Amino acid sequence: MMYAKVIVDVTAGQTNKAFDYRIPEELIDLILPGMRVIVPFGPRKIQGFIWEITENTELDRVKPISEMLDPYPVLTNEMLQLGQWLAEETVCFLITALQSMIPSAIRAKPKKILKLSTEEQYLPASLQAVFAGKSSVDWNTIPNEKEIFSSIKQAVEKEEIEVDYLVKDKTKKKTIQSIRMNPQYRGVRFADILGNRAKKQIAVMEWFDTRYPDEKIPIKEVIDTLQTSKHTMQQLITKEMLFLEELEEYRDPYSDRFFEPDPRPELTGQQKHVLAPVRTAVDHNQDTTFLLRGVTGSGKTEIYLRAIEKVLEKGEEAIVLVPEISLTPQMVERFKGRFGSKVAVLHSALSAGEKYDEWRKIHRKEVQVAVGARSAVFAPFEKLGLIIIDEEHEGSYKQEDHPRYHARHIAIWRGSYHKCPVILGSATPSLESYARAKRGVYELLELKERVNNIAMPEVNIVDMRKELRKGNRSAFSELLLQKLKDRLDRNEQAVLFLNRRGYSTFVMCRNCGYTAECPHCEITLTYHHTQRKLKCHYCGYEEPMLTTCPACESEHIRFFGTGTQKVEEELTKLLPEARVIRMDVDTTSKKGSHEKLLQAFGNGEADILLGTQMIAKGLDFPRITLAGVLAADTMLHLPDFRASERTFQLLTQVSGRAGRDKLTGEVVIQTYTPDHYSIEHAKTHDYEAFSLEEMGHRKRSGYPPYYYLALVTIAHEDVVKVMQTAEKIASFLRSSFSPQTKVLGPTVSPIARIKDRYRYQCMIKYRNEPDLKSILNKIANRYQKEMATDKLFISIDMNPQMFM
DNA sequence: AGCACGCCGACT
DNA sequence: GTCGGCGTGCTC
Repeated sequence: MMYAKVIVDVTAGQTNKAFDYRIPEELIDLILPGMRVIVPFGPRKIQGFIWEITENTELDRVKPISEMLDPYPVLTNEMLQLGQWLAEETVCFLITALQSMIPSAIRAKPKKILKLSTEEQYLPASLQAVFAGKSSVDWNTIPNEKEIFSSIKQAVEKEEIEVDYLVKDKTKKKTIQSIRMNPQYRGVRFADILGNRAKKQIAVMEWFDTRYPDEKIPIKEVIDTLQTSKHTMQQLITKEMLFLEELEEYRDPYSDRFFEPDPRPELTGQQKHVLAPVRTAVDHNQDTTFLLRGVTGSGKTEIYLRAIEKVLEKGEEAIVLVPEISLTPQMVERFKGRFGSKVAVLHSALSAGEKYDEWRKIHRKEVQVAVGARSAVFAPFEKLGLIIIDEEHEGSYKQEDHPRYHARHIAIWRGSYHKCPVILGSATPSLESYARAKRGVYELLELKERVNNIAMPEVNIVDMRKELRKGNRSAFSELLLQKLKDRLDRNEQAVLFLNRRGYSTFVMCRNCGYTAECPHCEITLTYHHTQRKLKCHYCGYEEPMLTTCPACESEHIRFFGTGTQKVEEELTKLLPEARVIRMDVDTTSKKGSHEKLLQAFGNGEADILLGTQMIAKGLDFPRITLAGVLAADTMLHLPDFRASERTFQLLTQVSGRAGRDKLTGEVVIQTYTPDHYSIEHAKTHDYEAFSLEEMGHRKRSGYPPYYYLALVTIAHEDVVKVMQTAEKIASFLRSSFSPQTKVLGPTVSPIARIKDRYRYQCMIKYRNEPDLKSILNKIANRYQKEMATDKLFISIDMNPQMFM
C-alpha cells in the first residue's frame, strides 16, 4: 500500500499537520510531493498539497485521495523545504506558507452544492422554487431562510436531495482557435485533390505545407496573412485537410507594447570594479550576499543587467525584485528592452489570470528572468543563478499579513540553497543591512559617483518656522515658489512630493518645531483625542496634551497633516499658468492610470508632478530639474523608531529625481526642524554620516540592528478582555525569556481599534533568545481555541516593519 | 475553518 | 414530547 502525507487547506492550529491518505492504485507513481490534490476531509472535500509519499501509516482508518489536480508538481522540493522553514520562522501555519508561494489563481475553492436525487415534482413547494428546473444548485445561492433550511434537512433525510462538495480549480487557460494541417497531405499536389478552380484553398494548403507543416497557427493569423476567408478555412476543415485545434495562449499584459531595444552602454570604471566580484560569485556558485550601495543615478540597474547577462550565459536563471513594480514602468522597460521574451513580469496590478500566466512561463522554463514585486521571490526557478533586490531598504518587501516574511530573508535562503549570490541594491541601505555589510556578513560594493560625473543636486533647506513668522501660512515657501516659477520660464519640469498624511496624529509647535517625545523610547508621542492625552505606543508612557510649547512657550502648538488635493488647489491659485498632474491614491486607482500619468508627464504635457510616496522612485526624466518636498516632518514624527531612517531615505530618493541628465538639478526641502540630523545629512548626501549618527540612537535605545524585535498584537471587541489577555501574555513572556530580553507593554496599538476590535501590543526586544519561536508558538497554541470561538485575535510579527 | 454531535430551553 | 439554540471537539 502507498500512502501520502497531505497538508490540507484549512487554516487552523488543529489541522496544522500532515494527514495520511491512501494513494489509489491508478495514481501510484503519478502522485508526487508538491502536487495539489483533492481529499475527503470529514464530510467535505478540500484541497491539499502532497507533502511526502510513504509506504505505511500508523492509522487504521485511512481514506483515499479523491483526485489529482496537477499532472506535474506546482511546488518544487525546494519550495516544500522553504515552506517549512518559512512557517517556523514567521510563526504561521504550514498551509499558509505553501499557499503564499503559488499564484492565487490556482488555489481551488471548495463549493457546496445541492443535488436532486428524485423528480423535482416530489419536493415540497419551497424547494421546487430553489431548484427551479435545475438538477443542482449552489449552496450560496439558496435564500437565507429558516423554513428552506429545515425543508432541506428533511429532504436530505428522505434522500430526495443530496449534499455534495466540489473542489474546482479556478484556473482558466485562455485558448485561441488554431489550425494545423493534416500531415497525410504533406508534399502532395493540392490541385489534384481540390481541383484547379479552388485557388484559395490551394493557396492555404501550400502555405501550410511549405512553411508550417507541423505547427499550430491561430486561425486569425492565417486569414490575415493570406487574405482569405473563414469560409475557405471551414471547407478545408470539413475535408479534413486542416484540423481545428485549441492553442493555449498567455494573457500577455505587454503584448501590445513595443519595447525599444535597450542600448548596452559602456561601463564606467567604478561599474566595472563593482561588477567583477559579482560575476566571479556567479561563475563559482558562491552564495555571497552583496550590498550594493550606489548613489542615485550611479547606474545600479546597469550592474543588475550585466550580472544577469552572465547568469544567462551560464544557462541559469535570475530573479529581480523591485519595490512595487507598477510604480517603476521604466524598470520593466529596461529589462524587457534588454532581455525581451526571456522576461516574465509579476506585478500587483495584473489580474489573477495574468499573474498565473506569467508564473506559468517560469514554471514551464519558458523564461529565465523574473522581474516582480515581493512575492516574485518565490518564482519557481530550479537553476537560480542570481537574486537581485533593488531598493532593498523599502518597507514593502515585508509582507504585512500571514506569512509575515521579508523578501530579503527568503532571497538569502534561496541563495544558499542554490549556491548563488544575492545582490541587495540601494542608495540608502537599511541600517540592518549596512551593519551586516560592515561586519562582513554581506560584501559591500559601492558606486560613489553618478554616471557621466553629473553633480549631485544642490539641496536647499527651508525653515518653515521662519516662513510662518514672515506671515506666510501657505504650504509653499517663497523660495520654492520662486524656483517653480523659474522652471516654468525655462520650460523645465518639477516634481513636488507630499507625504502621505501621518496615520497617527502627532503634535508640533509651528513656532519652534518642537515635537513631544517619549522620555524612554525616543519615539514621537501620539495624540489621543478622546482622552486628550499624549501616549507612547511602545511602552505606554502618557502625559496630558500640551497647550503651550515646553520649549518656546508659544501657543502655536497643534496637530499636523495636509492632503494632496488641498495642496493642488493652492498650487493652481499661486501659479495659475502651471500645468499640474496630481498622483495619489485617488488619481491612480484605475488600472494603467499610473503609467498614463507618468507618460503624460514624460511627454511634457505638464510642468509639475505633484504626488505622494509613489513618485519618489524610479522616475527618470531628463527635464526634471527641481524636486520639492513640501513637509519633510510628516514622516519624521511618526511613532516608529525607523522614522528618521525613512525620512533620510525618502529625501535622498526624492533628491535623486532632479537633474539626472545634462541639466543640473536643485532640491527644496521644507521643514520645521531644519537641524534634525536626517535632514542635515540629506542636504549633504551623506549616507555614511547619517548611518553613524542613527546607529548611535539605535544602540542607546536598544533597537535594530542592535536588538531584534518581535511584536505581539492582541485584539478583541471587549477592551477589558484585551487588556487582561495582553497583560497575561506579557507576564508569561517575561517569565519565559532570559533576563536580557525585554518585553515592553502591553500598550495600545497605534491604530487603537480596527473593525470594532480594540488592539493592544507587546514588543519583545531580544539579542539571543533561542527559544523565542517555540515560546511564541506556545502562545499561539494556548489561545487558539479562544481565537476560533471568542473572536480573539493574536498576531505575531517577527521583525516588524510597521507598528500599527 | 466547517461540520456534526450533543445537551438544554420554548414550542406544537 | 420535538425543534433548534449554540457550546465542544474532530477532521487521515
